[in-house]
Amino acid sequence: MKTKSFSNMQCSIARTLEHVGSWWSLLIIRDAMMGARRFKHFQKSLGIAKNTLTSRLNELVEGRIMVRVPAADGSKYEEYQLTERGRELAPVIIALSQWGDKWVAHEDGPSTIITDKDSGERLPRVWPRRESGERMALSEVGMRRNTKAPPIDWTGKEEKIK
Amino acid sequence: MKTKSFSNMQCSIARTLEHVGSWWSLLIIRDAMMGARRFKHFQKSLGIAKNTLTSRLNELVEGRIMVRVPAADGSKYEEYQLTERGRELAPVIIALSQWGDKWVAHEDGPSTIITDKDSGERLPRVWPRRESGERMALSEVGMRRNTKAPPIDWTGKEEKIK
DNA sequence: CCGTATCCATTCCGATACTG
DNA sequence: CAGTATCGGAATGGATACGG
Repeated sequence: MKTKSFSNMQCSIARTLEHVGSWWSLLIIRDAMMGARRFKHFQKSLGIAKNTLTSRLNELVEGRIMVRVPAADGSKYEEYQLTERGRELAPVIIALSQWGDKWVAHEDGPSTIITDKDSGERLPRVWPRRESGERMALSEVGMRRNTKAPPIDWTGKEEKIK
Repeated sequence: MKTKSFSNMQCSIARTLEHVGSWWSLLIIRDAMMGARRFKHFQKSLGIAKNTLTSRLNELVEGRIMVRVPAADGSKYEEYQLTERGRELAPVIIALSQWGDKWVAHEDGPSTIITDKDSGERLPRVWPRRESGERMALSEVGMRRNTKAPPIDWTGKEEKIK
């Protein structure tokens, strides 16, 4: 059987995963955010097989998350660069990283630290907030179907599924 | 060859993906955040094969992202509930959802809307912010290796790509 | 240096049938 | 209803060899 495609699902999460749902995709994007641009950078940094890297890069280019641009140093090869679309995945990357820092940290600490570039300080956690910037409790966050269902308590105390 | 395991990588993103990197995992968690608790809820909502669902749920329980608890209604079966560890994946879920809303929206609009439970209003985007709550530009965010490399410009030095 | 092209192993997933 | 068992197909990823 063919693996189900998420692209025709209405859910935005599924539709996003259609683009970055493969294991390597987000790690490639992370490396690109850290400044990697060349095939070799990704390959060495990630320890990924070349053909796999080729496939993932092609997918990301096709999904317009990255673009191929002429090499800045005049090399005859091209480089890979994040588009705005790709750069806006930063909240996803940061959230994944911070969750890992807290819940499944490596004994030697994290390899990558996300910072305020000016101060060099570690960023506070990416977290749901109000327009005012005030941090919310998760119990104050609701999800509802686009139809008309009432917001659902996602602290998990209730049960209200159709 | 065996697929490379991310669990011994130092990178927090890779370590997180070790837990939620499968295609279905995050969608199961999303459903749980919307209140799904029973096997059948997940199955019907996602259209996932039963054996696949069993595998994913077992993985999530093993990773302590969910727990099995006695059914609230006295059913002889158990229910699945997010742990705090699992609930704290909310920023990841929200970030994925909001990226999809903006960049790969379905023509009929999103199926799920994330709200302030009190006001019912849609939440602003999850985004890197300062301690003060002030929203940052992505160009102000840096990433550095735990060693001491200087922060890297992750807007990309060249012109912005569209 | 940047890929392609094979080939193969493993993982993931779906359909179906079956159990309690 | 909540799984388990089995099967096959598809996707992913690694190793190697090769070519521009």
